[in-house]
Amino acid sequence: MTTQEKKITINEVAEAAGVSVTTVSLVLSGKGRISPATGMRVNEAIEKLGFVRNRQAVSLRGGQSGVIGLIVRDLCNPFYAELTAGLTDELEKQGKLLFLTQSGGQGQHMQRCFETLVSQGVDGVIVAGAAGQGADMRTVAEQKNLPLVFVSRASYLDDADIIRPDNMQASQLVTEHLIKRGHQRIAWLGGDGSSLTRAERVGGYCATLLKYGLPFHSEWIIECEPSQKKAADAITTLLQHNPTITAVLCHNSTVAMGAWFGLLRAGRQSGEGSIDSYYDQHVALAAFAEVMDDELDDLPLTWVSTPAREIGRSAGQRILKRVQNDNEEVRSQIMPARLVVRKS
Amino acid sequence: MTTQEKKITINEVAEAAGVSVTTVSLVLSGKGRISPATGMRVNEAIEKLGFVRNRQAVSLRGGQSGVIGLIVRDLCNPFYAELTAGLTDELEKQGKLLFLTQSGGQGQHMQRCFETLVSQGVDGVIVAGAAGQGADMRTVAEQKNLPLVFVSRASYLDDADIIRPDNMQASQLVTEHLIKRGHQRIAWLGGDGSSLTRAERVGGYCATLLKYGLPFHSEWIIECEPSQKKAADAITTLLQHNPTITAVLCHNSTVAMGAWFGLLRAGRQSGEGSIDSYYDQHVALAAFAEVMDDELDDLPLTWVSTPAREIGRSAGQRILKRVQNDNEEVRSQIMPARLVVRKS
DNA sequence: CTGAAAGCGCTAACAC
DNA sequence: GTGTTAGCGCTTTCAG
Repeated sequence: MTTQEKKITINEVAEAAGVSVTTVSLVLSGKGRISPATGMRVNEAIEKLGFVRNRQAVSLRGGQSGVIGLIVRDLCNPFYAELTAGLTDELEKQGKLLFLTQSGGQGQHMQRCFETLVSQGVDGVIVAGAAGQGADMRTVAEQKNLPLVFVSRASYLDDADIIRPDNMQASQLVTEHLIKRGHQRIAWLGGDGSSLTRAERVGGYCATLLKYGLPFHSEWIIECEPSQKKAADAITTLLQHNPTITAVLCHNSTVAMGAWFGLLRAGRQSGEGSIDSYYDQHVALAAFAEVMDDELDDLPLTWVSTPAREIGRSAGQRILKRVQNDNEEVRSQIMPARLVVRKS
Repeated sequence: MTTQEKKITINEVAEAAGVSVTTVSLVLSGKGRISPATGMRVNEAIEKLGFVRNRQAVSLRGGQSGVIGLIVRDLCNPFYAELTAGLTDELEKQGKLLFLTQSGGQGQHMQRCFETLVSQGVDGVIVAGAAGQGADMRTVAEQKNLPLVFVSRASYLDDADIIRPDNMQASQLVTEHLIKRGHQRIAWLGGDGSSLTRAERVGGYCATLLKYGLPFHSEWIIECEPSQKKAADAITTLLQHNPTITAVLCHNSTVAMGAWFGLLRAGRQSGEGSIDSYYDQHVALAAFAEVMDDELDDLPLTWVSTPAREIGRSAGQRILKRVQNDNEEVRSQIMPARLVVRKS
């Protein structure tokens, strides 16, 4: 039942400090040359009254709103969650704020999200996971002179400002790692055939095999749903039909774990003495992970992680730069992956 | 190089439609009684000019901003990610928008986040994962008459508007399930001793054991870091020392998976014929999961899931209700968990 | 049913 | 250095 406090504006501050609103405004934005004494008085008044500057008024007057809009496909996907976290971090560090909207799996709400963001007066918009459907948004953004940055998991729109992971490089990195460990017959497990990310990764895998003059069979590239059971079954079948394979590259962490189960099971059934030795002697695993995945640390495998957080941060820096001066040149930024070598 | 389009306001719309700004405003908010003909004309003009209403101006004039602020502990935690997703969904459904801020693991930035949100003119604030440190925020919110809702994973502040999962009920649910399946000697694995969530869950577990007159030993309650390896080792040790245990309750999914590995290993080493039969005959697993976790579907265990998404949705509904009329009574809302019984 | 006009809180010319 | 003042885009009495 506190008495409903009167809203404090720069007017009250000005009065309390015995100056004009201009002076207060100047102090707030640190612009005009204000005498130290006055600045002090104003700041005291601000402090005492608990004044907080109304950003909406600032923004309405013509200034920037200090807000960036994000349209993200699905927050529950760890990749996007990490991305968003990185982005908020970066923005908050710069004193900006983030509007969060979800476009939904198929991007159904994208247009609506975009309009809402625009009507809220955001300084710029970041679209994560657009799958190349940002055409109309881009025309609107252009005519409103609103910075627009895309984040993608594979390469789509090449004429837009876009940040994405280097799937090829990631794949080359991990494939080369296996090769250097002595593996010559390497298979691929997991992912959906229609996935662009997978296409790029498989591309990197093929390229690396060829580069080293190693055999490459299309039957060694297996699609698999992200279920451990399915993956375990798939690797079992694969190895039965192709016993010469010595290493398997897994498209994601779930498949990797499933594959490991499959190997365990096979090892046991084939009557080996020790699970670990079976693994070491027979089939090596490697994997892709969308984020730094602690789960994988427990598995005997090497993996590459997509730098989701860095991508988010990078997107934040990019959009802020675009907001400040539009004469940016760089259009496509590719973020490299990191190799996490198996703990010994 | 499109010509920099002039910004369109209700003024241009009014002119284009041959009416006054008042009329346009009325049409926009659907308030005053506008003749269908005029309404039509205005809407056409809006459409043609691509007008989007400036929410900042609306808000500045005294209306609501249509924005809710969220202060979340850590987005990368699946629980909070799911919560946030549910919240955005709900808010977007109501035409509202969400400001996202992260307070950091220890809630270091909480106060700063809160101030930023306030200065942006949010209609209300939701704090997720505050661990009972929202004292000063609450006084500020109260004197500004700003709705404030807390979301927590365990019970903290009881005199505030708070939504949280029913950890006790969840634990009772899953414990009872095991008991009804015939288990009498049930152990607990995982979690950190200082976790309040864990405390509540362990409480529910104890209560249920006692209720059924079953034995309860503190040595059967094991702390364990969320690492599969650690969990596997822990369950192995536990069962070696206490061979009569027939079921283990795992505090989270990582521990559950680790425990399963441990059982597999034990089964193999003890020379059982089949992994699955070993599991069935000897030790049953059950687990808690923070979200609907697909990973767990592949494991032979029953689990309860914290309704993170529903909590998010609920928080959204609650804050909107509070924004509309402050005379809400309900202060504490507890969300029940769901039991996901092992697939047969 | 529709219009004219007064601000919401703040900034930026322009004066002093 | 500091004060006056005119709006930013919108809603909302109060008159027609």
